Amino acid sequence: MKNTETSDFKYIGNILLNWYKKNARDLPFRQTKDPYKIWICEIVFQQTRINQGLNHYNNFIKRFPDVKTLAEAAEDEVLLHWKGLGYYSRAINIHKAAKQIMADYHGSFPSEYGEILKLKGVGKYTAAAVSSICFNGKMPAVDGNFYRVLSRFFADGFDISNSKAFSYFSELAALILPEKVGDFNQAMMDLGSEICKPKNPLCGECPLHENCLAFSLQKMSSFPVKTKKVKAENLQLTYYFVHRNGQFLIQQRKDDFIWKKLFEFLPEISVELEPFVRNAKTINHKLTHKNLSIEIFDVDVTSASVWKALIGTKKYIISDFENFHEKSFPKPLENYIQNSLKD
DNA sequence: AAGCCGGGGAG
DNA sequence: CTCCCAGGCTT
Repeated sequence: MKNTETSDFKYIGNILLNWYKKNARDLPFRQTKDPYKIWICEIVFQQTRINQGLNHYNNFIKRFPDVKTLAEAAEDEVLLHWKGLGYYSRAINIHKAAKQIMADYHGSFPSEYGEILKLKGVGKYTAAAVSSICFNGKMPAVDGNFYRVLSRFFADGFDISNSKAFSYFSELAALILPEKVGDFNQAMMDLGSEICKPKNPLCGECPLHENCLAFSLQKMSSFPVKTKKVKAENLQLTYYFVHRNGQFLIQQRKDDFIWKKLFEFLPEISVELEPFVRNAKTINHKLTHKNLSIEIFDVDVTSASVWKALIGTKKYIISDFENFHEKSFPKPLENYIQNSLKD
């Protein structure tokens, strides 16, 4: 930030606000300032594209229209409404935060940035977004869009994979921050999503292109700089799909590692069940940090007495083909159940 | 400060 | 195939 300190860039923020008035996306959470809804939408769309999360957001708000309803719901049902979205700690934390708001704020959503920041699953970005959009807060909601737009505008090569990137780009954002911070934050999101896209940005339609340094240098694809590459490691999982007469056995995962608190098939079976093992199927599934190879053994328990004894232990949860969608399974397991239905 | 957590769509 | 998305938590 060498050559930017002496210049006044406030007009940039106002250009963005004017652009936003005419080009704001028509999204369901744009028609409200209810901090509950804005909070939910901010969590849903963390690391998630609008088109991917829109149905989840709408279904979530329909089932849990306010903090109290969410706080009083069972965790499994919150997870169910998060099914397929990924990053499941968000669902667990969103439920804990709702309880927090009931206990610590009498069910009234906190209005101060510092208080919002105390909620589980709420970091500096989300606290800034909610406080600015709903309570006239003045903090920039620095996210991936800010990184991209600002690094291009200033042709700034600061590495966004550096852990100091957030504070660095917060200072850059402060240079152009107008009075109406809430609209400004949303304007940056829309510009980054619709115009200043990661690849093939639409600079001809950008309200900032006359002053954008990356554009003047025709180096848009050089920004932002990101040095750290994510590498996925291989991981083998084994499951036994133990079933009889349209019912099958599942258990719930812990809240560590992948797929926190989602349901899964049995990772192992006792020797009495081994005679019923039929065939195995291997599913390859890619996560951001893992390449999964999931081997699933089909175990058709053809003996009524063995099945009855199995159920009697009460160690497992019984699910069935009729309503398996009432529990939250990892995507590859849900697909496996779906395919089993066709057989 | 670095590593980890999903799933999907774009190119 | 690679990249990255309205990030945050844990260690």
